[in-house]
Amino acid sequence: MVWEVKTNQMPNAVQKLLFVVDKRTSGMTESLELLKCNENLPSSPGYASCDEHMELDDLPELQAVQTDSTPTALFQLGTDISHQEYSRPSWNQHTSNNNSENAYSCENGVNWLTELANIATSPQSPLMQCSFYNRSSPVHIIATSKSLHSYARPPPGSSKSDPSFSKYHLDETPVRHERASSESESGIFCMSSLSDDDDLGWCHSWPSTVWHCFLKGTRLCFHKGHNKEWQTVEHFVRAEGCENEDDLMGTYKDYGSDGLKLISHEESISFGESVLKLTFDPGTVEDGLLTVECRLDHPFYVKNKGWSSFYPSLTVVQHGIPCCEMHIGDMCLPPGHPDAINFDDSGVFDTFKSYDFTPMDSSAVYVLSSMARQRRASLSCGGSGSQDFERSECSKNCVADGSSQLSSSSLCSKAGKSHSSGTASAMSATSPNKCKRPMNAFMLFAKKYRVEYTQMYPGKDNRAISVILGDRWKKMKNEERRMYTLEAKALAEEQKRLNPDCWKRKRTNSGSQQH
DNA sequence: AGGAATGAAAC
DNA sequence: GTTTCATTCCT
Repeated sequence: MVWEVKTNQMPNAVQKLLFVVDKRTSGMTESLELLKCNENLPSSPGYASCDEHMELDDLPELQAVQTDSTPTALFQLGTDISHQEYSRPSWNQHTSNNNSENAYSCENGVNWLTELANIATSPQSPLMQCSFYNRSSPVHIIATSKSLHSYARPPPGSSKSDPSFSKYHLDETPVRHERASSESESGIFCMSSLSDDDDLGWCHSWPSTVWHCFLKGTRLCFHKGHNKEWQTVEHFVRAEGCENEDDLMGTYKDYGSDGLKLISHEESISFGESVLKLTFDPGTVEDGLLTVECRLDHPFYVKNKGWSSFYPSLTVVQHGIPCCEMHIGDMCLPPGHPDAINFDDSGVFDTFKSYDFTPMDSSAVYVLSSMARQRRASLSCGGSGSQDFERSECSKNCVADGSSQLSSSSLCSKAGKSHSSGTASAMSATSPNKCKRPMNAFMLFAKKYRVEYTQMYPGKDNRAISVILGDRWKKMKNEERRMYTLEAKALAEEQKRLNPDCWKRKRTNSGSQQH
């Protein structure tokens, strides 16, 4: 079955969800289910032409929270499980047309921020309304600053604030929107684990920044937090009249109690877009395997790692979630899971300094985060707040498994190294966060496959591997290169935005150079 | 620290 | 047109 999701804001945007149920007749009720989530949205990797719109979206467009009595994102499910969004929230029309006008009509930034904070922290705020898998448990972010991808740095001043969400019922219409962007309705869909007791399945949140929730029956989750805006999440998909909800839920019913173990992944082209096809093992024989298609940048919450994705840089650029790299064997956890605790996030948020967002650049998230940060700071006298954020041992949590992956750990060690020996750098002393050039497409490719090629050609010198990688790169089709090109482009744009001087060449202190 | 690849941006 | 530097890791 195919779920086709259209949004009125973007008539051209079609999100297709394909459920393929492959009931094998091998005696056991083994089933392979494919939840296919494609978003042909301008903001998705397959669409690179929305830059100008995204720039417009740089600025938050928060508005007073309105309790809309009409379902905002309501999907009707027919027998073919095809549904279409038909109601268009007024706030959306508003913001999509007006862009930054409203948000910044207030000359007084402080008032605006105050208002923003009030809105976001109000009882009506979506931030306060999500029903967590385990409401008594805070949402945990495990990754430390060291475990994060170099480009996967959270915004400044975030904190793992954990709003206590109240129960969210499907039958209610509490969906509310603080902000909307016409271009950024890039919901993230993925499989969910469902609990009989909750209307929501999994629900994770990046501190005050991003959450995604899965709704019972639909397994649709929406998560928002577009890279440029750091906005909050406010788009829920509701399923109504889903007659076979029980059927849909059947195989997923028990998923999530212990998490889903990633056992395989592959990339493929679907709907003209690169997608990831992931297979998970829920650990219960009866349930068989769960296969999911998702975007390359889809974040998962992984045991001992926190947010992870196969393309951390893409994830942070697209969705604002700093991630570790995801690997085979990773266990995706539901929130509140016992294994999703006991992490040390100290240092994580310090890295946010590298994002020199101003309050006006950011969203309510920023305000909330700042408030939480201040709160934290006042509580924990702790010591010098200005510790080297690139220091501290890397990957305490992130590289627990022996899968030897590069980016996170090596990046961290490298960062630490470069810091210690950073006197050569012109910016080391004064600007603590030495920015690095973003990787180009080939570099991204090489990084991803170097290990694989090294294993494939044991004994080969790393330089020889580079030659092979270069050779392979040249033989690749444009289509194959595309995802790397897009990612590189996104990284470059983000880097330029955050640190325009990043490409500045160092002055060669030997000789008087340059001619 | 050098080197091996490619590519982007600064010179 | 040339140089630098992104990544990685062995020498």
